[in-house]
Amino acid sequence: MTLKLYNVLSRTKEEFVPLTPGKVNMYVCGPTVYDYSHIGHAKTYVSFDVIVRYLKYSGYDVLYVQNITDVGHMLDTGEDRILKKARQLSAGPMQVVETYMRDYFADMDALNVGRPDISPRASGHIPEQIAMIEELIAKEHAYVVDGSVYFDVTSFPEYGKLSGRVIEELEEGARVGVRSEKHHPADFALWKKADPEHILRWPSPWGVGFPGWHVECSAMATKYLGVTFDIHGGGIDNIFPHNECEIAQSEAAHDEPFARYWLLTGSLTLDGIKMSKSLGNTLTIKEALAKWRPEAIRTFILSSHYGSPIDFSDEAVDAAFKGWQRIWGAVSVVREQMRTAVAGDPNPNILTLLDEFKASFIEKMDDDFNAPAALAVLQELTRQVNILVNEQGPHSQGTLAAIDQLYRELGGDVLGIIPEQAEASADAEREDGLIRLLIDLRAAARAQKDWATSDKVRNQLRDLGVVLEDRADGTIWKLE
RNA sequence: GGCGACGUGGCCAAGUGGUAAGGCAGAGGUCUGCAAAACCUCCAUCACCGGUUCGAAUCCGGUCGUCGCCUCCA
Repeated sequence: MTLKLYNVLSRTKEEFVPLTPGKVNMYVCGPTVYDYSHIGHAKTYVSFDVIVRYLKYSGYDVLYVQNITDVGHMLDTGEDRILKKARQLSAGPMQVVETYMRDYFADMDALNVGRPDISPRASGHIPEQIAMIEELIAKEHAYVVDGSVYFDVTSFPEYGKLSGRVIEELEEGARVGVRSEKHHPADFALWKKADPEHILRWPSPWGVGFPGWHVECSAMATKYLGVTFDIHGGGIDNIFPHNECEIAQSEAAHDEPFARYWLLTGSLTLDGIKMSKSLGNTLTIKEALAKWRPEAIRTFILSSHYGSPIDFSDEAVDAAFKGWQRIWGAVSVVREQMRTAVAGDPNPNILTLLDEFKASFIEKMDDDFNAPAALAVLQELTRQVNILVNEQGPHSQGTLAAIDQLYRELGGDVLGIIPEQAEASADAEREDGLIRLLIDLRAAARAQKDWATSDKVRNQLRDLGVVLEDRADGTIWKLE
């Protein structure tokens, strides 16, 4: 039982061997906080959330760092996207950053994405970035031109090893508007001189300016995870130039390997087309959450491999939601039966069955975090559980608890799609009590074959979003 | 134009050499006051062509198609 993962750097599936046994240092490129987060972010960060969850479940001590980009990310007009937004809102740039950063975390919380251990901000690490740039200049991997500093790609022969790009070809494809102050079209900015209106600015050895986009990740990953660390993640769309530049800067500065395993997530398209502001086909996480519960969105994302591109559509998410409902329905019945089950040890045959499913689940996740295959194991488990709780039994408390525990581990801890309880609200207990009271009254009506009253209760509850299901062993309720 | 990925049943999607997981949808059945849920049964030969092999969805070559990146994007 060893973990294997697809390393984009080697383009092969490799056995995962951490630098320090039992310890995983991991960095994932975070968002630039200049607008609401969209479902593309959801895909990327839910994917890495499950990866982190599984690493922890496997016993690793994980240190998960994910940056917040709040400076230096330029539009092709040369304008900083955060300054642009600030101007639109008549707000200060750091107000913009604070607003959307909080919003990003709120969205991730809603999606049940665990927070990174460290969320370093680029603007809070200017000295580290300056120090790294000075190192690069000292080693002649970078040069200063009129207050700006550029990385010399020709000084790093391995430039392109991650993305497969070749410098010579980049030159051919170079655009007309290439900055003439660069020695080579593929050279990229480490530090940029600030124009007077550019208010995100810091003093540096080269004058007042601001860091380029790529340095922050190198500087912050190194600060918190070391010169060489285990896993670097991100979206595949940043493989070039961003990830490539990270490698070049870091390895040129330190003469040591940067990240050892590169895990990149596939892109998300919306109804077949890549989301983009210019096309106007964007869907924010908030909009999606208004339509589906978070588990549906997570299940949809996890129903294809993290490295594969996925196409977001109402039909696809609806289908994933129904699949999730099947699993959740079984969990609900198990927990319902636990309320009245008699005490007793777990049935050994059932324990054996559960162990087999668990082993199978782990085998799938060990194979490059194959969540869709693991999800299929959960579906097969659910079929068996449904047979147990619907057609056999009654089961002892111990047996039911063992089933519930397995769902909590695999569906809850690892995949994050099985809630602790049906509703986590403060009023949940009262709501449950009220509904159970109605169920009792309805049961009395049913005993009298008073179907009119019985159906009225059920129909009106349904209108309120509470679904009743009559089972041989009683009536259960669930939301939606 | 260059680089990369992909093309599996009506839809989504695992599977990377030994005769196709799972979910959704659909058909039939069981259970049920009805409904819902659940369970059972049925539903593909893997874009196309050629090659390697005892044997390929899985390897190689070609064709067609889709998508991503090359410019800001997770």
